Amino acid sequence: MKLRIGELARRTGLTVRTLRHYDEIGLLTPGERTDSEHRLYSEADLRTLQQIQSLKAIGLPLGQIRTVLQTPGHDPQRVIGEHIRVLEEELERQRALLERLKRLDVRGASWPDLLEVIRMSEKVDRMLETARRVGVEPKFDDEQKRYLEERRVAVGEARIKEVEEAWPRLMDEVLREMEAGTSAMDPRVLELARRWRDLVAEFTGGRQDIGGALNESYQRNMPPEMQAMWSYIGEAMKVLDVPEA
Amino acid sequence: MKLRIGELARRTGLTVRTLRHYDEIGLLTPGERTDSEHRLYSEADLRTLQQIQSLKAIGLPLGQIRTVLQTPGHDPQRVIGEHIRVLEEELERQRALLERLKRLDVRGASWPDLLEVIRMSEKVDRMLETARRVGVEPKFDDEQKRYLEERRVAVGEARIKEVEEAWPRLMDEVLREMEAGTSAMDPRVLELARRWRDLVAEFTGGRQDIGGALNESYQRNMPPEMQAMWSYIGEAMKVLDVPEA
DNA sequence: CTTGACCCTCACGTAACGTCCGGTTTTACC
DNA sequence: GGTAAAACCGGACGTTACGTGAGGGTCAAG
Repeated sequence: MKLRIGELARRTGLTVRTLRHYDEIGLLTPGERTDSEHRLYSEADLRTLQQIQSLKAIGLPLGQIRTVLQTPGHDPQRVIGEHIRVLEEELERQRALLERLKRLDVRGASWPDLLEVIRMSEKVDRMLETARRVGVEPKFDDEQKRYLEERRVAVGEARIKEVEEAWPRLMDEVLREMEAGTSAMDPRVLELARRWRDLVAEFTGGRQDIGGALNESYQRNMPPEMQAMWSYIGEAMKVLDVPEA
Repeated sequence: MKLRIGELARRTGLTVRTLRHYDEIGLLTPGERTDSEHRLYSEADLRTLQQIQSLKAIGLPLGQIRTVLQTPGHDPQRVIGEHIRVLEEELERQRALLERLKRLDVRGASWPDLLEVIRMSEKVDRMLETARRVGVEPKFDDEQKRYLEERRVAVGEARIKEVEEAWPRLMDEVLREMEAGTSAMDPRVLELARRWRDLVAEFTGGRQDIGGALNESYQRNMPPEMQAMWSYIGEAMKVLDVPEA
């Protein structure tokens, strides 16, 4: 009941080249050869190969498959669990990248513009990441916390997500104007300031004390690049308060 | 203002090796060399490199970056859009794989068991995939459709997702018992049949006519492997109806 | 004139094979 | 028994984006 390589390939759906590869890397070496060096696989080899296919199907790299099949002391839970964690991390990276890509405002942009947009987007991401790492959690008192919680419920999850996604988008645009050297008094920047103000208002519910706490905590811990943006848009917002000055 | 390779590396955060690599593949070739063949990069090269970094940051492969930077006729929208689609597909594959992995009932399984579980899981996935492709959509009449829609609302999205995830899990187990040759009358299989019945009931709301239509459409179009499972669990469900026979 | 920092060109390794090549061996048919 | 097709063999390059040496020039400072 010995199988030649072509027959084994047909039975498993793999290619002959793949089987030779598995032999090369020591993953599945046929115990026997004919006098003319043709590989002869046993039924046991077939079973082993099916196990290999199973493990490959869950994305385990061949090296690890070899290890787990050849050293008996491996705990399935641990191996699978570890693998799941690896995949989850990978997935999260992919997801974040895709989200940033979708956020890009590509409509009608030329290549040079587009490249600028991408750079800004990365910068914003790095800034937000730094902010998260350093921790800019504002200190609200209990009453303020209750109030914010009520607002979350009132506004609804869907809108909250929308707002959270709108933030980096807006910051992209602000950063772009800033780096382009546009004056904070420019109508375009004023429009951005208006959107900025509205987003903040939507979060704070218009309460000045909460906005103040927010502002202060950010100012204290924020990375320098973010500070520059903060004061830039702050300039513009000041002008908003005196509409026809 | 010519930069040597090390200086350029420092300014961009890339490694010297990377820059040499970009030269090798023709992505960024310095226009000049010293008499001793040392690379000399211009300011324009620096800018190009920054563009390369931008495009690399959104995950574009180097080959494509070269193409878009060297042939002027490329529309950003199309390139980015295409890239997004590629990433989405990739993400979906990863997500599906991870979901299947998490679905596996690994608790306390030995390696041989585990490999069986994985095989069943793949089989179920293939069956469901085939079913989707062939299209097993049952033909409900308008009244039945309205009824099902009402039930969806009544039951709630969260529970619906739970049920949808529970299905393949249950099928894994059924298939395993079946392939292990367990009798359909075995208590373990009866328990599975109970769960099966309950899941169906949760979908149909207990209405016999809907269950019948469902059953019939599946029986007609289902892949043969699935038919076997269907009649296997059907056997067990018959026994459920006569509790103390 | 030497030392250290910087630069150069090979060239192998990575993951999992696909593809092509030139050369045997087996199998089927006459 | 001869021949031709089918199957098999090992070798080697290609894929992606570099990391990591090996072995050897170049250049400024001391």
